[in-house]
Amino acid sequence: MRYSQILIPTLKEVPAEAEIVSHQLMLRAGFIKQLTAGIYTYLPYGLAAIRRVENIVREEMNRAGAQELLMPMVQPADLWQESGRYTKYGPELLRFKDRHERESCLGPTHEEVITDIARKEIHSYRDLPVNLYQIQTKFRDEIRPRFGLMRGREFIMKDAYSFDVSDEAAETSYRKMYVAYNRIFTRCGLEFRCVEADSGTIGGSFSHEFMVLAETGEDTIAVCNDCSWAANIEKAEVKPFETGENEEIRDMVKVETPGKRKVETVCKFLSIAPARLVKTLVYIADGEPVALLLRGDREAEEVKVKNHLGVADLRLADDTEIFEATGVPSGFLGPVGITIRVLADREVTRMVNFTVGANEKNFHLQQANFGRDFSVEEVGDFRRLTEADPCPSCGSSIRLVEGIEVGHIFKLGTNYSESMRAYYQDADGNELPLVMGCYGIGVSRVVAAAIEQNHDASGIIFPLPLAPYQAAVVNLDLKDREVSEAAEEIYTELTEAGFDAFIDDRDVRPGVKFKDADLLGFPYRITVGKRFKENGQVEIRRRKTGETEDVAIGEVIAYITRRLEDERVA
RNA sequence: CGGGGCGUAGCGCAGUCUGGUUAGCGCGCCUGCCUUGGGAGCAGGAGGUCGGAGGUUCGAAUCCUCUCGCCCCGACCA
Repeated sequence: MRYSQILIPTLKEVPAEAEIVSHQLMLRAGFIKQLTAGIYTYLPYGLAAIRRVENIVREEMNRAGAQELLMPMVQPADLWQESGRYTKYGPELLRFKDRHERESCLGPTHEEVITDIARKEIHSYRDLPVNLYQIQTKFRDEIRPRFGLMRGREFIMKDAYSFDVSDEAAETSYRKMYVAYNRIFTRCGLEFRCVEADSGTIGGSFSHEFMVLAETGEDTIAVCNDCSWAANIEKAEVKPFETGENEEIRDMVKVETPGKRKVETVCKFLSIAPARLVKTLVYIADGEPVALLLRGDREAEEVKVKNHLGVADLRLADDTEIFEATGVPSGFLGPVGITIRVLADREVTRMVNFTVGANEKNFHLQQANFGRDFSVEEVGDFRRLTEADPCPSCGSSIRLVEGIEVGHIFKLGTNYSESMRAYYQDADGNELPLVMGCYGIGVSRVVAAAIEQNHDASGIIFPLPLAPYQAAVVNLDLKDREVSEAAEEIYTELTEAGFDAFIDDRDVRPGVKFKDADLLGFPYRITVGKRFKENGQVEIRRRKTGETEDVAIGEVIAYITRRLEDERVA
């Protein structure tokens, strides 16, 4: 590709709207142009990077035995009504009517459409297993799009759907995708972790997320320092540990705590550690109030609570709602004599002589004890894991890191096949629901994540597999015939040797070319200038390290070939 | 949707509080000269209904009302 022929509108200055590095660099390097909130045009260079990811994804999906197809973006509402998601999905699903007043929507995902295909075309166990995938633009009317391609409303996604005869067979399909995903992200040259994940609204029994490690990640993941365990913090189990508390149980006493409502102020007032207090949080779960007992210094993990309750919506109650539900002003709630449904984090059940709200304004209870003073039916793991907690798998220490979710695989089971009646016949003639799995990769997000993870002050440092062009020839003097011919020759030879080569043939000053080359992140830069006239050598510079080497013009192809091979192995 | 911020040339901004000449600056863009191994210099030039509508005023980018859009913090997700 010639710079003179491709539209890459680079920017010297950082556009004001961009907050995170990948967004800034994508704008500066002319990858994308925003049309409206969360919706972007992919300009030629940005699209080229996206194609790189797509090709890797395609190759690995095909290798794993999946078949590519392409489903419609506009979908009839009936399908979504059948699966029950038309009402459940919420405002993220963009709905509209066509000219015939038919209810329609833009596909945020394609379980309904694929299940419709399956029920029409797959009838026998002989047809199974099947895994179908597509790479397509999705539309989700996000509450708040942000960070450029990281969370757009329109984005490119690879989604795959597997169909199997049984749970065990579905697990085999799942495992194949698990392997394929590991290969994909490894091939992309990304540092990532596969973690246990919450399956969220798509539903299903278990799932894994693939997280690119980057400080700007929107998710927190817990990683074991010794074993291979890793999980999304939302899902990460807090292992019950032996407290060894053998403190003598004492009588409960009621104490006055005028105006002391927050854990911190109550503890200070009573001179106790927050770990000796049990706080009572009130949530509104699908409209119903629920109390949660948690040690004073702990944080609730709402996803765990949500899953336990099996509700779609969970949020903290406000002061008014708390009073309406319990008759107690917030800050003085406690488990003793409470009237609403109560959940307790299992840590709480091991505590003795702790402090709780007295369910009476300006009073708390001290030396309260589980079993004697109150009891709770529902005990579970409801708190957020901390770095001080042990690995739930091996007991060793863990750490928390930020990650960008680039892939998510789910074992769906028969939710969709049953609600949409996608059945097959087994060898004995029984009608059985197809067992499904679904597997997503945020293709456009992968590019953003790659940049987030690979950049420096000068610009992007493309991992070799994702770079639109592996090497850029920089012609420093268009007017010098000797230099220009040499540059053109190298460019032609690289192209003929099968490389995706780039040549900066613009009539601009050297500094401009160097700055743009750095910004655009070509892995290798081959500079042809006056040094060539002096001694027939060109400079080859590696973007990642900045190391340079002078190479005779006849050696360039061999040199580049060797370097790219080395990197591929490394 | 709740909370905050911003809309002035392609990009980054000043001017708005305290109304008053032809609305500025840097970068980018066009022309010419010059220059050519890290975003050069000089000269000339194009480009604005100051987001939009209404109002107040002799006079509005500036004050008032309404409206549209974008960004940031929270609930959602590849």
